[in-house]
Amino acid sequence: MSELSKRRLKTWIRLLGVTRAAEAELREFLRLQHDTTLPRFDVMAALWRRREGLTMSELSRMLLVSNGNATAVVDRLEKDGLARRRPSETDRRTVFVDLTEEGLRAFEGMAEGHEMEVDRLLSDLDDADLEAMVTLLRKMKKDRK
Amino acid sequence: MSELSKRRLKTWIRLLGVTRAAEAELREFLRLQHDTTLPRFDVMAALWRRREGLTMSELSRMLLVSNGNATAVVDRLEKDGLARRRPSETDRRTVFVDLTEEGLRAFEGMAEGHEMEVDRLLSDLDDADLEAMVTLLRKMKKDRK
DNA sequence: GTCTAAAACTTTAAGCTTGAAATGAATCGG
DNA sequence: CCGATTCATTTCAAGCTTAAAGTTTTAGAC
Repeated sequence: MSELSKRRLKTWIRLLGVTRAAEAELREFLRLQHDTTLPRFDVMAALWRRREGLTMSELSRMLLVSNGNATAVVDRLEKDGLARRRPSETDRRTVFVDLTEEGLRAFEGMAEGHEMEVDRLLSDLDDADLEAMVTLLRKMKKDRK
Repeated sequence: MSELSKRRLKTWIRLLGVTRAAEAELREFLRLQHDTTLPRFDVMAALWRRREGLTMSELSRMLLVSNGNATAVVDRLEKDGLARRRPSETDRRTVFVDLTEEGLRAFEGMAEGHEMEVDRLLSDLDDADLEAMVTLLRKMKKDRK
């Protein structure tokens, strides 16, 4: 194993640690301030961004979760009256999901606090740092398959 | 909401996306090549690094998971004969966990492949990139509480 | 010494997550 | 049209994860 490879491994472990710690803080914020969870927030954020509705497949692809997982989270949001399923008129396989009025209001009530939390978590990164970070992430993302 | 705050949010979302995608590839590697999971690998790696054994509390702190979670994963590893619990002689509350012979061999059989996978995932980052990344992560990590 | 608080774990209930299998629907080649 | 394949989704079993509550043990205050 090369020296470089070992350095990549250490960097990866550190990256994972920092993101997990940050996620834990966000999760705690959502639980204490809004009595909800990160997966629910993520789904609601996706539905908020695409107000016209998303298919289940689009949703799971956007969030990088399995299709069965998306089904489960949407089930619970629907049970709580925050999301809604609507069958497609043209393709009877597909289902559109969107937020209900209540879901929209609930998300709007959380979004600003969430952004403030993230702002706090990254508060030591200035514009130049953010640009550097994005550049590095873009390099990592490049398709390798 | 300031412009900078919005940029931090976008950067965070991207960071999360990239690490989740990388984690998914590692998970797939572990499943296909070694019929195991990321949490199990993480626990085994921690036990490998600290060969003399770890308490359950140390383990959950190292991995940033709840204590109940550590209990569950160690239960399964123990059932499979890969890890072992040993009560402390001086403090009857604490339990030491370590890898069995079989666990050591199993981990050694996976470690190189895992490092190669990570090397591949970060293959577009050279030494300078890695240093830049670590610097940024250190900034993020700084205590904010 | 005794009482109280803290610590180390485990247990529990609920929710999250995955991969695989199942269902039902659309598409495509012939 | 028909049969095979692909596609969108759900269901399922197993494992992961958390927060909270519970158990047992240790340590500290007095």
